[in-house]
Amino acid sequence: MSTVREEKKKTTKKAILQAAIRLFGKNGYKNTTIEQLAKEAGIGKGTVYGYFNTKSEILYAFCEDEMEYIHQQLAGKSNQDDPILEQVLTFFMAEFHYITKNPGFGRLFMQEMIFPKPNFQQGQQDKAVQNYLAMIIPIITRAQERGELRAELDPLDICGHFYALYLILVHSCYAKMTPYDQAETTLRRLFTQVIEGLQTHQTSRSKV
Amino acid sequence: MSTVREEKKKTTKKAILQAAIRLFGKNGYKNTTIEQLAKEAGIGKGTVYGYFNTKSEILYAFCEDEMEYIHQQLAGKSNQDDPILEQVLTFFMAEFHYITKNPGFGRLFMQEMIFPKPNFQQGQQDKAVQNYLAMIIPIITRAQERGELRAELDPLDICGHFYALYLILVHSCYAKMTPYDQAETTLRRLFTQVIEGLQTHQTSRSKV
DNA sequence: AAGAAAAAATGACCGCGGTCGAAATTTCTC
DNA sequence: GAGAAATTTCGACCGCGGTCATTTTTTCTT
Repeated sequence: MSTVREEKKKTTKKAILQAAIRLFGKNGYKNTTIEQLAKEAGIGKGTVYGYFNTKSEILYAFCEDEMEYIHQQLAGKSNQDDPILEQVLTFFMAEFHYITKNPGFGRLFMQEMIFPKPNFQQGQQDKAVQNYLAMIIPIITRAQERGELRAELDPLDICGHFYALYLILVHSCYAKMTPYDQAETTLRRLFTQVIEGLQTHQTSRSKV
Repeated sequence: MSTVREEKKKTTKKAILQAAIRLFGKNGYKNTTIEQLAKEAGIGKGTVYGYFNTKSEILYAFCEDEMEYIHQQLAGKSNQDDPILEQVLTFFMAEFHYITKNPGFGRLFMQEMIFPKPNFQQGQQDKAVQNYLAMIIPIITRAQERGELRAELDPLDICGHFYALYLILVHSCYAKMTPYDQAETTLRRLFTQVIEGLQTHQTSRSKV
């Protein structure tokens, strides 16, 4: 039983996230204080910490919601039988555009996402990863069935390869080594390379 | 002229870094305050900010020194004509072990390194990257000359592929998806895959 | 329904990263 | 070498993230 308490908890958590969406969106992450957040959510400052352990955890939850939205938007669009290259490119470029739209924001998100604090909400983290994989793994296995990708490889590994290159792209943009308008070109080149392989071999190359 | 002032500046900067080495090393990054650092360096708190813009910038400079040391140690050891796989594996695993020795530490370093603040000391950042590339690029070009890697690819791209996978490894360890004792196995597998390529093809594979 | 126990909310408080204007030091000018 | 100008040092101060003892609310017990 004791459903009253649980209801309230859910409501409060939602209220905090709603406040985050409004305030982070309007003033940015840095310029929003926990106290403002609490006020906007109609609770006391200390109460916030009953729902999130750190400020960045709130950001994380916030971004996760946004991400899910991005993914949902994308779900319909991609053509299931496009070459694997085009499909993963579309997927990661959508994310790239979102992440880099507000750079300071994206930076913090990536920092928390890629190198999370050890005591991070285990559930949260996993949920995000699951969401991710649910989108990308089917694309990969389908390509394997089609004979486009090596069937003996673990789809998770393949996913890792693409994700790794996506990370490098974001990194090199943040480090100003790649201008934003060349992001897609660069990612396409790297994806092509990983698909074809780095080693020399005799099979005919598609081009160049 | 005005050499007195410049001398002093250099001395002070060194003093701060020395203090950082001692205090970060002994008490960790989080438990060391700027005030302690300043006291240890024999200067006032505010003065520190004449040399570094943020605390994490000090960490970065500190780690850079450590990194250089690691790389120097490594420089002699690797056999120039080992297969490319073995050479890059040795290189990145050395770094991996250093980074993960003190997890909280390594996390912050990676966060700053991979997703730097936009106003970051441009010189510092570049210097670190240069250092990096100076180590790894020769290994790659040699492998290209030997005919082990495709010569038409930009060595920087190839470097990016390996680095990307290294990043993913660190990530998946921090996210507790890969146990530390399987790190090397995992990295070897991923490196092998990127070298061979993800696509299906007819050339004989080395194994499996 | 009353009182005990458990859980959650609260805001005063703390510690530290970073700022700033005043003071000290160095350099420049004549 | 005296005084002006420029640069550097400094620590009191500010703001915010996060903690904690206390109070309030909810649930359990009989």
